[in-house]
Amino acid sequence: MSDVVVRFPPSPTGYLHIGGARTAIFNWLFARKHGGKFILRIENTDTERSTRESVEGILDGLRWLGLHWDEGPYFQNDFHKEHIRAAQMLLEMGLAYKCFCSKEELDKRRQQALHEKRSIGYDGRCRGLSQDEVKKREKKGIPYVIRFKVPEREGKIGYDDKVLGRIEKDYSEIEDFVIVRSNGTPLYLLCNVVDDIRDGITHIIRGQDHMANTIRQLLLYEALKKTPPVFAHMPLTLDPRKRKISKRTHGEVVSVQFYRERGFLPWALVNFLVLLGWHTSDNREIFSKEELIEAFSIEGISKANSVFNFNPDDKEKIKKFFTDPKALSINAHYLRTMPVDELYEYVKEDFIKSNLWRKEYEDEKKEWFLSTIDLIRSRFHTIKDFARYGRAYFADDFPIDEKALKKNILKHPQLKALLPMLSDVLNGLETWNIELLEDIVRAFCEKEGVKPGIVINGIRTVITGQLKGPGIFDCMVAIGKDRVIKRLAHLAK
RNA sequence: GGUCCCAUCGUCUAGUGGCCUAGGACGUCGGCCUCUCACGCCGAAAACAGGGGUUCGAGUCCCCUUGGGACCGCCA
Repeated sequence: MSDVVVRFPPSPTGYLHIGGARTAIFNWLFARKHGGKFILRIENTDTERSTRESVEGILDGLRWLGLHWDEGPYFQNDFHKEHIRAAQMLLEMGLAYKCFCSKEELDKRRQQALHEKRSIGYDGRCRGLSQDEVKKREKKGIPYVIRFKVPEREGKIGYDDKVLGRIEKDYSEIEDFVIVRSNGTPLYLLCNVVDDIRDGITHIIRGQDHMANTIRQLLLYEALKKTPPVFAHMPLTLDPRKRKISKRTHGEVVSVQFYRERGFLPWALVNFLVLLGWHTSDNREIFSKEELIEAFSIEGISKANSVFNFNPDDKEKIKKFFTDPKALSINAHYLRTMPVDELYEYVKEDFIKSNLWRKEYEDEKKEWFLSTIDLIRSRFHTIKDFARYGRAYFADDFPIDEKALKKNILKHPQLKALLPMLSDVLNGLETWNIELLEDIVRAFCEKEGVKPGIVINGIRTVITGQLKGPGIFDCMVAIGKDRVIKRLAHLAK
């Protein structure tokens, strides 16, 4: 095993969303690529917003995507004492100080600064408080936070970002940030560093929205006398209006769960997501798990943010694209190319939910089931389509598409008599296979003087309810003699 | 307002000074196949944000402008 150790540290304040999943994917891939370790750590120091359900939701999402972690989940809360100790140490070493400014005061000052068009950072007024002054205020019971004392140095602090290159910032422009709340609980900036040190994290791959944190955390590493890990800041994923994607403003469309429920294959989602801001030099787009791990490299991560072109206006309207067309197309690709017996598991799961599942599909009718989903899958985009557009193959209560009815039946009134006639002809058949059916149907058309296309499309509409579908004789075989003749005979209604 | 990041077709992207007449994928449009649709195949429309440099030569390097984004919490 190499010495690569990475982590995915979600905060359990909601479901796993696309952005988080993407970060997890990149970290996971990096670990797998280098034979390293992928640690899952739940950052639940914000106890007010953290919930048990979201922890479960996140784990569930990661498992579904197939992103297996090697260690954890660890819970940040469990290391509370370590975090406190670190803060104490910084305080004792004079690298941090107590700040007695109240939240209200700070808010007011920020407002004022904004108003006066100044920088709105903390001005460091408690930094120079004398020992006596500090003691006096403590005695009075004034609450305080602990702030990190940014070194008073000339020049810049910086690091070499693996995707962005050299990043630097003037010491003078960094404000003294809070590391412990007035209620005594340490904050993310500190906890995160302490945990990363303890876990031996070697590479931190996270969103560009963390860049300001990185600068401050670098200071923390220095103060704690530890070598910082390598940083790589990934581009953000944006909504179609180019806003950062968030659970709060975008809702379920950006959750992993949403894609699961809408019939995505987990690997298709991973494959799509990894393409958002990453590429190989040969521009390949479809990867198996092994291929992706092999191909992955941080060098392929782009600097620019990318748009996840989901459909934000989809208000339950049935649209052709309920999410990014490319995501759908990748999903469709896997749907029609993956081994049928793998697909079987997904369809089964969905059919159980849709009440279409029958026990015999796993034993005596399994072969039929497999060949049927194989037959119809090439025009589907999601797992849901099997129950939606393929219902007629598995049940007798299926809807007839309005358009199909109009175009293929009503337009040709003679079908009303012809199809029941054909039904009788078919009823007399002893065998039931593609070649025979084709001969019979075509002969029937010739005899009745109708174009085969009219009859064939009529049959399709009647037996599948659909405007489109596989070759008709395949359909007839898949649906079976009994059901076909029954459906054709019933046209009278 | 301050700081930082970014900038090639509608979207994801290739491109690291000459191989660019800017390539691919998705989507769109047209065609082939055909009983329909899909698949597959063929084809079309579609981009280097603008301006200055540097250079024999710039999508590629530098500067400015513009545009977009992120961050500026006792959230993570």
